[in-house]
Amino acid sequence: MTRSNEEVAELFREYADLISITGGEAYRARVYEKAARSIGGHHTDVSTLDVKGLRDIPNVGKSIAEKTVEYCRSGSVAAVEELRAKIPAGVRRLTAIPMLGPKKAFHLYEELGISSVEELADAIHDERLRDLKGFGPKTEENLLHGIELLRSSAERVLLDTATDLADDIVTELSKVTGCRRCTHAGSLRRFRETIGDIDVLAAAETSAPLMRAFTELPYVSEVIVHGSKKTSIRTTKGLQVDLRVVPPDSWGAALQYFTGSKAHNIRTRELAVHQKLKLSEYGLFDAESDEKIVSETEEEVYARLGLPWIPPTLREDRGEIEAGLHDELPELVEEQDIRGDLHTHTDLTDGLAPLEEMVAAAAERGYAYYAITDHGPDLVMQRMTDERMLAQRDRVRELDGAYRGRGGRGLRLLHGVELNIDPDGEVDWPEEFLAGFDLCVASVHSHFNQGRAALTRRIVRACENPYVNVIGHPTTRVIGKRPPVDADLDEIFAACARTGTALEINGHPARLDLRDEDILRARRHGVKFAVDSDAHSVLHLANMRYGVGMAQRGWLTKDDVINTWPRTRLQRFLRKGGTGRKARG
DNA sequence: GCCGTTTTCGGCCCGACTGTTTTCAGTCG
Repeated sequence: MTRSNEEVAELFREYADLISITGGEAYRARVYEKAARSIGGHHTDVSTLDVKGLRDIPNVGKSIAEKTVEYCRSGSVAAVEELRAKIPAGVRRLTAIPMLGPKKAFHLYEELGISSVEELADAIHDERLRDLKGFGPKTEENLLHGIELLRSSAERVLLDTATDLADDIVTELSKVTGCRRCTHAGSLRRFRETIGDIDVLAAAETSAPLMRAFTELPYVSEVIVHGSKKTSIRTTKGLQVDLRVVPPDSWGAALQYFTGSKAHNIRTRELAVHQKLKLSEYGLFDAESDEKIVSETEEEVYARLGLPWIPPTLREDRGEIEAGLHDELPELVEEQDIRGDLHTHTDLTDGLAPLEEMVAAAAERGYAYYAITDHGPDLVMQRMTDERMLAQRDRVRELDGAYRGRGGRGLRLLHGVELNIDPDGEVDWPEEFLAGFDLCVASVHSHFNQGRAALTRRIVRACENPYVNVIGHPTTRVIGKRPPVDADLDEIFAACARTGTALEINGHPARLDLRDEDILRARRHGVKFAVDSDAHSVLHLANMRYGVGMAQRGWLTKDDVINTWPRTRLQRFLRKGGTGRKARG
């Protein structure tokens, strides 16, 4: 599924790069970059909008609106084609090499006709860069190294991988004498679904011991830059980690700055400029006198700009600044609001731990309720039968009796199932049998390439089943491995809202499905969500935190998430407006 | 090229590090 918005955004990103490469005004390039972001994140399909409607999108004015219409109507934009004709695509590709930006790339093309990474490698080997102004021996070396990195294409890593590494680095640096504070920032703090590099921030009077400890970590393969305020390394697995050390009284401003996103920071700094202030990682200053106003906490910095503290998961310039200025930020769902997990497995199917261990771990997490949802018989390899499922139910009821005590404050168990949505939208069992479950998750596990119409119909049919309560990992994507299915998500979102079916936000770091942009769209349809771990082991129950991170990035509140609700309200929802199952006491 | 508590023109985020251009441009985040 490619929405026109994505295509148009990519087109304007390319146009911005081409403007930079050809030495066009820097401001024009930036404007197209900003417009690309706004359009990519806009909730309405731009191909359905006219110039007037397009101009309501932030950073889209007359010229960009007209280019968008031109693209949607004809498939191309004359101004972009003009620059494409001047600059081979390979020149833009050159800027993907670290340390090689638009200026140097254009210089290489103009002077030596280099228009691909391969040609650049050859030119360096042939020593043809030697008499080029601005290209010394060190630059040559860096370029060769950059080409190597590009070819080995260090990819973005999953959230759990990045979290584990960041936690380790923070732990090690916190031990260094003189380290006053240390934490990770950047996209990891914002819970972006994948992480390109890790940002670590530390506060200390003197930075040298921290920098030294950092470069001496056992998994450092390369020190990229090494200064007194900033040091960057690459790990043996190819992941870049940046360490910034600031004076302790700059902590708040520095944390705000290094958390990003870049777009959010530009907005906050613009707000500062409008108030005759200057915001940097060292604090908020009076623009005239350079006198420091605040810097110790993020709250102070935001407050002085006229904003409430903005949760890191919202800092993407997707409307959080405007919402903050009008005091309309959502009260985001938090991990401690989660009262239970509604999608988990045991070793009865493909989980690793027995029922008793999973339930004990759920109780340990302080949950008020917990659903066991092993696979139904359609996934043949799981060898599920009616008898085995009913035997599990008996055992769940026994355990429920054992855990429920303690004055009604104990853990309540729900016996559920993860059904398979077959190519026609049917599930594993007839309604009579489904009625016996407390809750049914239904998910697509195969036939991912049915075509848009068939896939949409298939999932909508599952929503219309009176016993299906949650659509599990709705787009079935696996990050870096399997793309999301091509379905009309807006139609599915509408069906969910209409039928009282929740959409899952699956917290497995390789899934994170739905993703943040889909959550934002679904929310506009009035859909409710279930944030689940989809745990196949005791350890995986902790993946709930990544699911909550995604929910926050989708601006969800407690009210949007059914597994933050008290059990009685949840059970009303599970009855699907009376068409589905009856409540069980 | 967009935007507006600087409002239809004039401004547009800020700083660190590197390499090479002996005073700064390019790149990155």
